[in-house]
Amino acid sequence: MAVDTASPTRDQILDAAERLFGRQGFDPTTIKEIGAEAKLNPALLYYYFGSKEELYKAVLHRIVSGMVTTGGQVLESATAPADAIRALVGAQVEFLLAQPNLPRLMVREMVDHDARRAKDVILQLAAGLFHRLCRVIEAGQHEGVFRTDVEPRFAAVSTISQVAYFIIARPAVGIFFGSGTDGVPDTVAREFGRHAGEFAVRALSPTGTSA
Amino acid sequence: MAVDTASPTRDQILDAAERLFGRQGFDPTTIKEIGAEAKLNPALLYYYFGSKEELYKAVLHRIVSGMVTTGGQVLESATAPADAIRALVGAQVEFLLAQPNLPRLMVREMVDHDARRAKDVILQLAAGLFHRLCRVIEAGQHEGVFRTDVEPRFAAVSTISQVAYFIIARPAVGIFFGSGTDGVPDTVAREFGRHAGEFAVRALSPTGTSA
DNA sequence: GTCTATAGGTGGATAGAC
DNA sequence: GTCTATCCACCTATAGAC
Repeated sequence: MAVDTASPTRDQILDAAERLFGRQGFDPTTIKEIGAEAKLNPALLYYYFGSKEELYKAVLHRIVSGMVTTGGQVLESATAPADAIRALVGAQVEFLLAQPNLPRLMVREMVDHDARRAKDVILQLAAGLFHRLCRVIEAGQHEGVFRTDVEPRFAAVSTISQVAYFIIARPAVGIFFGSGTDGVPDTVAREFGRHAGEFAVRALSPTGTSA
Repeated sequence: MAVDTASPTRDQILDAAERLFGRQGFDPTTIKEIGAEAKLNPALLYYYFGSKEELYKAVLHRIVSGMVTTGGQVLESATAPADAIRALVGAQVEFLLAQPNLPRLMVREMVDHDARRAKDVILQLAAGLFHRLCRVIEAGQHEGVFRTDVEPRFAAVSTISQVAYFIIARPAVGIFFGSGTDGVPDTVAREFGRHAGEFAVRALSPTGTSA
């Protein structure tokens, strides 16, 4: 009923759907709208994806996979634990700025726990990014460069939370920084990314040590 | 067209709507559903609120006001800046655990920037909580108990982000902590709250000083 | 593979009796 | 203030021609 093989038309639909789902969410986005955005006949959607729901899942899957693999690579390529943390947080900013739809899609998926459409996507994130970061923090603790009285998993959440929240709460942050409801410019987001990396590293560094 | 005066019936509708909007979001929640949840005739909703949209705004307004005033009180009652931060983060956890609908409602409001229904609610949050916390951090910097090479507004976001994200991303965090998609138990959330307060204070403390 | 036409269902909102 | 009945718009999905 649905067509899995790659095709230009299929990608066109996927791209249009990602934009609209990202901007508006699942319900307010209509099949007709997606067709118009993709400059294709709306009925094609059913030929390729079977249903609106399946299309949505396909969008989520494509976008989250990218984030998890990118994050993993960044963490593994750094040498010192502190550098790995700085690099991950920096990459987080770049990735979320480049993919403005991802945070909205992900957050909706987490928040709407009743109407959750893709549990495995959340699983991927949890298993992929959190666990990898956690291992980096534990490594730092064993090497003696991070303090040992911090729960590594808690520290991992604290680390990731900063940029994630900054992007999610962009309208509130924008007002707070005097840029209006549209959020701060990208340069400020990048600056915040550098701050967030340092913030986490300092919180993890043993008292009496500079990072 | 809409009735502003308080009445038991009005509150019944508001309570039912808060539960359903919080759980499911705006679109998936139907007027008939709210009527059933409130054990009232769905048409009454129009008598009291005029439209589904107005009802939603009333729900948002009621719930956010509580958070901002509570947070403000906590910040002002503490003496030392470090204690104020710990207290605020602790209060954040308690408030969000007690009001499980609030984070979902707030986050949706921030994320759906097209269909945003209550800009003033976001403004309240930004002006009310962020600014107050920011002033506390600046005070600590002037007193010499916090390092001065940190942008106070960035630090404020980093501080608030931890618990906020922990609660928002509860399903992912739950899997990460081995509790399943339903999220971690409240005791773990409180533990995280204590961690988050310390994490922020440590990141802000000058190198070579214990918190 | 693509398009037209339309079925089938549901949701927000109102009119008007009580 | 509360309830019944109903209208109208719109959306997903399918059947079937090309």
